Amino acid sequence: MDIKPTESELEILQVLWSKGASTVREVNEQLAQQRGTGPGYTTTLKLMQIMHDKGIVSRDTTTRTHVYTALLSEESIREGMVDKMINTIFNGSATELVMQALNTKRSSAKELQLIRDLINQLDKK
Amino acid sequence: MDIKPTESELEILQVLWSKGASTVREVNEQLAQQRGTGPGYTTTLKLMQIMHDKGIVSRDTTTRTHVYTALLSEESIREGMVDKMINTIFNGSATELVMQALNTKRSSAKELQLIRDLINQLDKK
DNA sequence: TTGCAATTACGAAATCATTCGTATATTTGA
DNA sequence: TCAAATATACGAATGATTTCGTAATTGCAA
Repeated sequence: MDIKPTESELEILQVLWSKGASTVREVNEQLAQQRGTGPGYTTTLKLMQIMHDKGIVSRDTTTRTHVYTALLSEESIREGMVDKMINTIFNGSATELVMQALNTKRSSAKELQLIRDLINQLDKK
Repeated sequence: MDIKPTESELEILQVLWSKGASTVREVNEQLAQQRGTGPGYTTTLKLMQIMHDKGIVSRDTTTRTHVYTALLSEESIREGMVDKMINTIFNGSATELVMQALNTKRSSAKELQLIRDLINQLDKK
C-alpha cells in the first residue's frame, strides 16, 4: 500500500494539480512546454495508463478522449517527501531541514514573518 | 556533470560521512546493522566501485584492502536535495517547505528558538 | 461517405539500479 | 608450507522505469 510516484509520474501529477483534470494531449503539451523538449505522445499516454493501473489517477472514459484526474493530493505528497527527507538525511530533525531551507533560498521579510508567527503558535503548545 | 547519488549510493555515503574513510567490509557491516539484513558483500563492493567510477568517492589502493572516502560533503547533498525539492514541489518557495517541515514533525522549544534566532539574523539583511 | 487525423492499446526495446555468482589474487595462520 | 579466509574484478541476471513503434479504433471534415 506504499504509494510512491516515480520521477516522471510526479511530473505528470504536478500538471494535473496545476491544470486540473486533463487529457493525455494536454499533459503532454504542458510537459513539452516546461522542459525544452517533451516526451513523445505515446510515452505520456503509457505513463498515465500505468498510473491508472497503480491507482494514482482516475480516468473518465465516457468520451473517446479520456480525461485523467489526480487521486493523490499535492499536500500528501509534500508531507511524505518532507518526512522521508528529514529521516534520511537530516537525522530525523525537522529543525535542521528548516535551517537548510532558509539558508538555501532567501525569503522576503513578509515570508519570514509568516514563519515567525507559526513558530510562536507552536511554542504555545 | 550532474552528480546525483542513487538511493543505495546515498546510504553508503552516509556511512562514510559518519564513520569516516572506510573499507568495503566496514561499510557492508554497518549497512547490515542499520537495516535488519544487509546486502551481500559483493553487492556493496560493486556499488562502491561504481561510485568510484562516477567520482563520488576516492579510494586508497596502497594496501590490498582498499579504503574509500566520500568526495561529496553531506552539506552539499543536503543543499542539492533541498533546493530540488523546493523547486519541484514547493513552487520555488522555501517558506512553504519550512511550514511543511514544522508541521510534519514537532520541534522542541529549544529548537524553535534556534530557528527564531536564524530568522532574526536573516531579517537584518 | 470516406479518408485523414487523433486516440487508445499493447508489446517491446533501451536504460538504469541493484543484486549476486564466480574467477582470480593475496594474505594469514595452523 | 599450503589450505582457508579474504579481497578485488567482472559479468550477468533481475527488476523497475522510461521510451517509442505499430496496430486497431474512432471521430471529423471535406
